Amino acid sequence: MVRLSDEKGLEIIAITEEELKPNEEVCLEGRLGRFEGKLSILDARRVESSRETIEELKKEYDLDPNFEEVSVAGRLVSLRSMGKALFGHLQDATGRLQIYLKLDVLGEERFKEFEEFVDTGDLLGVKGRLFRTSTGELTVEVEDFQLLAKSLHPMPEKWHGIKDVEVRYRQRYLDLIANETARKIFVLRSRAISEIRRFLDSRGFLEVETPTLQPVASGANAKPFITYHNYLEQNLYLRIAPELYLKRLIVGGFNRVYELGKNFRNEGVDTTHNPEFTMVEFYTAYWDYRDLIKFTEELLSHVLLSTVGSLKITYQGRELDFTPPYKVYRYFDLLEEKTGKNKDFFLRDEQGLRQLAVELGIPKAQSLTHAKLIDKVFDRLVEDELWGPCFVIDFPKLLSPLAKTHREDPDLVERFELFVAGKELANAYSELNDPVEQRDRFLQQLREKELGDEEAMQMDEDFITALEYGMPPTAGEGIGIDRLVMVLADVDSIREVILFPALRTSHGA
RNA sequence: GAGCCGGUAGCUCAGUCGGCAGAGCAACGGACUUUUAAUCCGUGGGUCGCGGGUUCGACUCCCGCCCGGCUCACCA
Repeated sequence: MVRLSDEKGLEIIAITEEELKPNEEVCLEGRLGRFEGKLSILDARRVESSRETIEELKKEYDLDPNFEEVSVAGRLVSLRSMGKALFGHLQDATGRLQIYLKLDVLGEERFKEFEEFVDTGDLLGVKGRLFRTSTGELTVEVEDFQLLAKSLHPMPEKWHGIKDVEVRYRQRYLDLIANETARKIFVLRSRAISEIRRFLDSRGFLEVETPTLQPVASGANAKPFITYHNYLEQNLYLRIAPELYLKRLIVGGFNRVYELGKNFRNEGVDTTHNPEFTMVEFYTAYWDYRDLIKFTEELLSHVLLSTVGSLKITYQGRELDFTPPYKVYRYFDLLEEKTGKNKDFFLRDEQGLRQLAVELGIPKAQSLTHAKLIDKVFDRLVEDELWGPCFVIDFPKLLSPLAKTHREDPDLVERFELFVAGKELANAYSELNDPVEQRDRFLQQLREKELGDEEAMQMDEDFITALEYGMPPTAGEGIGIDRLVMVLADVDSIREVILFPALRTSHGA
């Protein structure tokens, strides 16, 4: 252990390689320095960006030897020793800045301290004047430095970064240090979320928080996680959707509400599913689903323009054009186009439909409920081809227990789903606000559950009671944030847009 | 849960027919005061995912297990 201290009495303790033997206890506390100065590389770069143009700046630097004094801290990600001078790069999430250490600027003692105690991977603070190297790179000529934290592990390879997805997900910090694309994706995600909030806020929506632990897991078709509350002595469920609570708030007079947060579904994990995922759900009194189509186009336009800066993007090599209006297809028109069979076939000829499902090779077609059969056939024949963006509207009532009956057709509900790149990105409807009909729909769901549909929706009596007090005509929508970010970031796995995706705990190996 | 593919140095990857475990980067020592994937000289570094089996001999072949990826099933 080596101890250094500067004139202010701040203390740095560096540990040499030999001391980092496995199983040896290493005290980190004493090695944390306090660094006075601007802590973001952006702060240093601001010196440059305050000029009008780069050309202007270059000219100024060429003419004026009095460069600006800056203080910067960051992770030392590269180091090139020239004997009596050293070059390196400091990095943080915002970028990189070159540093230059000269023996005759730092003095022999400090220069040797740097050579001896500072390694790539360490967190370092430096002070000095900005200048341009002969190749034109903006660089800090270091007059003083401070070791702020030691990395006890070597950094990933500088050229290839970290490719092993298992390491990238389990130790995301390494991914963020080594891979700029990963940093960009999560900055993009953050911006997209904040722009969604900004848009909804600007339209008069109230952001609310409703229970994540719910006595009844309803509002969607999914298997919940179950937990037990010791004091209440009862099971609670992690929410599969906030929907029924948000509608209670509409009953309460909050006419525009939204909630942005996690839902939890106890189901498979794959490239488009994570057991906890982020949704934004919003509800507006006195709107119907047609209002939401226009609103969705406006919302997405805002998000696209304020994040990626264009309504036209490339996703997995194909163009996606979000310029409104999006195409609108009726649910049964799409099915009829594929099968030649009309709505009555799907809704009234269960045997014929089952036969069709068997012919299509849909698993367990013999035992699926009528509602599931329709859903599966649609998924198989239509969904993957909906590159979009496009709206599919007017779903069968059987599949939509919380949506209002269609004003022109009692077999249907006023509902749409937004499809992008073959994936469902949003789901919306005119909300069912008739408590009597809502009770019937829940009872229908319970019958579906008895017929073997594990994901049929649970009855929520308290919600029906709320409806009995009167909920204004309302439209509501949910948008899957993770999938939206996948599209914006042009990645094909949901794990690329979730900082810490669900992985099995590693043990044994 | 099923099928296919993968796991070798800190990182990225080779490893032929079963015959001494390899490279680049990183690390360590040395040279070098404008380098930037610095360069040059030198050195060290391995539970070949884990456990069995076959064999004179296994990173390599066989069996089981762990972890991951893709496809499928379930789902948004």
